[in-house]
Amino acid sequence: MTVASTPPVTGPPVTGPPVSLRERKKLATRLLLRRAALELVAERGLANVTVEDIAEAAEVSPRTFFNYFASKEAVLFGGDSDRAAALRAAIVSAVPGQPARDALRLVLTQDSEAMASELRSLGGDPAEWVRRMKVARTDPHVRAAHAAQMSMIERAIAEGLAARLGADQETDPYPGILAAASVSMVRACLTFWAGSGGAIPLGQVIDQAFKTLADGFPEDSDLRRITANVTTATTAANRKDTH
Amino acid sequence: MTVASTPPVTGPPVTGPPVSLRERKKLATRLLLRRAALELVAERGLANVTVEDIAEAAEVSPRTFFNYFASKEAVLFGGDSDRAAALRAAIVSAVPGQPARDALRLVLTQDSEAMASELRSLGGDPAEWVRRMKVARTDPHVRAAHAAQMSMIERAIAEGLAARLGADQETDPYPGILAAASVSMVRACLTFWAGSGGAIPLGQVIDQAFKTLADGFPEDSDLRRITANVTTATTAANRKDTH
DNA sequence: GCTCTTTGTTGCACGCACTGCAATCATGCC
DNA sequence: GGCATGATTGCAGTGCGTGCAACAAAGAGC
Repeated sequence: MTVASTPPVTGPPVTGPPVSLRERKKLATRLLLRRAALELVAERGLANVTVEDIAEAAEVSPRTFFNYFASKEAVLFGGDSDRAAALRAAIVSAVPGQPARDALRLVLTQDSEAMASELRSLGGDPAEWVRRMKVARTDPHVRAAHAAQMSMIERAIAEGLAARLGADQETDPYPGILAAASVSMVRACLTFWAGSGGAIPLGQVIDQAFKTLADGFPEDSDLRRITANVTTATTAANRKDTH
Repeated sequence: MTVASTPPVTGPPVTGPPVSLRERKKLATRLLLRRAALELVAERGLANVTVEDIAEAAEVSPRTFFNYFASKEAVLFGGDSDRAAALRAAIVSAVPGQPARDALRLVLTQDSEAMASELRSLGGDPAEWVRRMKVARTDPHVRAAHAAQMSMIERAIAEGLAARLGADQETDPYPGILAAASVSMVRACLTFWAGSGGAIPLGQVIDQAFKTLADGFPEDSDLRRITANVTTATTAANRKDTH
């Protein structure tokens, strides 16, 4: 018998799209719900979109919506339940020996790329999606929901930092404060990135933001020229491609 | 006739507590609702407290609750509707000539003291309130609600920073990112402060946090020894009794 | 092809948050 | 006391979110 013919004993292969019809259908409806939600919220604002609207647009029952997302807001953001735990672990073990602040920079920059590619996986015109993101970001309701969502991530990151530093969060405010500042910065970068129409790669914005953080937020930070640099230096950046 | 006998034409005097019975009653129920809410949430967690519970504890109808607070969460935090606008204005005009980052430090440190004294105005044993705050902060639901609340403040601060710097938020991410990091730090400081039992003055924690920010978050920041400094210096602080 | 099990979908009923409206009640002013 | 103002309340209604049980579709075994 060939190796290829032996079926895996531990379920479907770890990589690649799920082959089962069941799984594919689930992914499809998940995607449909997301697209419908972003579309509608960009049109009317979160307050004027009901779960029933979203479900109807995706051609499922309202009850099914809640089988996929825990809340009306959750459909707008990456609802990965274990992303927090993954980030926590990554922070503990990333680039040992380096300062926690720099490890955080690396981990969050990489994570942001995963986020962006996940957004791309929604399919359709990327520019169109960024436009919708931009509209959605101006909605205060959406902003608040996003901040609330990120507070979960923040907690996990604070734990990761404390573990890495061997610190006790009860007596050492450093992990909690650094986590709060960092996560919030990432959120602000997302907003800016969406507002810029996705012109600058998200990872680049976040990396620059962390550099500015490490420099103590000087007013003449390179971060402030990031738009100008991109518009004038896009081709140059493509040529040298520092990473 | 004396000057004192002439009634003001523009309503009650700007300073001092409202004298009208109506106003006093309103303030009283507002306080009652707050106390009841904090008490109950500290006991059972936000998810296990209904608006009806809070209203009943404060001896008003549930409907009246919403005449005072816009949401179940709003009762837990300082619901100042115009605090955002005040902060925005303060940031624009504070310590002209200084870097925006330092102006922010000053404004937010001062604002935190106002917050703390407002908390003190709830009456009763301060230590008891801090204990309740601490319990409340461990509730993820409460944390999320607070983050959402702060996102409004964040927006106002970003606007203030942009105005001060003459920057355009569409092309310059600096104001938005600095605002996000700063507001989130303040939130984390509040959490830490509550968790510490109010041992360290809130303003001091926030000021140290901003110093750490300006230094680029070094791992050997003084911020990390803030608890040790206080525990050894508590008696000294009590002796001089700065207030 | 056919059952049988597993898993996803849906409808139903319920609790709770929140809002607009109109009636009622207390306060302030004369 | 009598009137104007404004706060309190009940009521009806919308929408979010959840547990439960019936139903339908997919996979496994034959």
